[in-house]
Amino acid sequence: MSKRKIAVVESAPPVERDGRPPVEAIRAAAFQQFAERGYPVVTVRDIMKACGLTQGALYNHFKSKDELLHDIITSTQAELERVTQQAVAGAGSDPRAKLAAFVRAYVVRHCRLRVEALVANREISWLDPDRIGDIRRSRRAIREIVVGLLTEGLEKGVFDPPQVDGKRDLKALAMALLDQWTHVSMWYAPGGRLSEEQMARLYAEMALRAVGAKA
Amino acid sequence: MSKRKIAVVESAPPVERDGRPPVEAIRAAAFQQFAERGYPVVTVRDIMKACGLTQGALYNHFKSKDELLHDIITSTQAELERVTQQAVAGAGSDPRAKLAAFVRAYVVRHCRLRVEALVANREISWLDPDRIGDIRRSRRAIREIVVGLLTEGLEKGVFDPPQVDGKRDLKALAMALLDQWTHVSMWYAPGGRLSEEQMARLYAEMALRAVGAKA
DNA sequence: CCGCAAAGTGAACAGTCGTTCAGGCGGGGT
DNA sequence: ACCCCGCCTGAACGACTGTTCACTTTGCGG
Repeated sequence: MSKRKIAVVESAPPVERDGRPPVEAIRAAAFQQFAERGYPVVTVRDIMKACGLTQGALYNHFKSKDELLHDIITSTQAELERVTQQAVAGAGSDPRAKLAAFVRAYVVRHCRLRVEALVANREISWLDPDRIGDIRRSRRAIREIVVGLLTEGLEKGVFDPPQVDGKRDLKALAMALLDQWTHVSMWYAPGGRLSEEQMARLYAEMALRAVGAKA
Repeated sequence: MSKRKIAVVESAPPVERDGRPPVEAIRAAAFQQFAERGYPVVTVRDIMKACGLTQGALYNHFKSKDELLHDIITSTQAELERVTQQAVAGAGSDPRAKLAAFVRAYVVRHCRLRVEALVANREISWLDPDRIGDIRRSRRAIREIVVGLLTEGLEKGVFDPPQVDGKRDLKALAMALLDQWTHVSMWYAPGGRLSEEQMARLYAEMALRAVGAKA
């Protein structure tokens, strides 16, 4: 207790950082770093330095770097699944309205939470295999929503999806559309020519045209 | 020279491996490894072991791991640029035919050369900044082809692209379409329900619908 | 048959990585 | 007043990285 005078706040308060608990600060820093530079090249030291801590402190909150990634991806993915389900559920019974609502929710979210979307979509492969399962399941579930909407619209006669050689492949169609909606997070920049809502409407319009929605 | 008797063909012939020069073998192995596991986690030792050599031998053919990546990406990207330009040039003067030809060439290539496309699209960011320039330029050039086709079709009155709030954003439209066409390489599997040519036609049809091509 | 250049080997180098751990710190309960 | 416990520090560990290098092996032209 000799040199206590120097730098009163030398070491940080244990409960909060930047006004929030350290776990949240770590999560936020990790999101940013992973999105900017990619999981394998971001070191534990980088993440912790970005929130004013040192390497070792990570392991008071997460078992490993791998668990940290899994944690932030699953939470993002789970909420995406929830948001899209909710959008569809609240859009009435017309498949056209339901598809449009889905696209809007999906695209707005991928514009607004670019960082989170980017990490969730790009960094899965670094997780060790047993942890990938539930994320893949959630992705499949979201894709099944789209396939379901296409099927329903086709049966009700309000969609006329493209055919190749007389056959329709709604799964391929859904994959193509989802690729489009997902990767908006790779290049959309707020403050550009289109706002989030305008992007969402553009993509919804493209989707309705692609599936041959009748006026 | 005491134990020469063991393993006559211990070390391989210097000029060829698998019937082709070692540089090509290294390129092929690197493509495969980078596509499967990603540049930063693939070690030089991994690549060389995959073509039956040891670490040090890489540096007889490439200055660094970074140069190897740059080499295989630029060659892929340059040929993609060439192929798409050629497809458009050989499709007459109707913007609809030109767009369809572009999509077919682009999608077929991304189905057939999935490994190459995957590496070229996903691993750029690991290159050091001065090497990224020309690849970005090539991507921009390809995007400009699409924007050019959309503009031409709009002026000639054969396209009716979606509007948001009375404005059209052809660049965003082109980005959205390119995202769709590019990422087919992430999930297409040969032997599935659709062949490469069928995929190409499906995507071309979707694109024509999305841009509002008139019959 | 020799020698030479091209090509491959594998040990070695200097860093860096994720993770562990002994110790320091401060605030809350008794 | 005390001690405890959650949080943090920073040195240390062993494994692994890209790259270098002295040395060997190879096939070919003379």
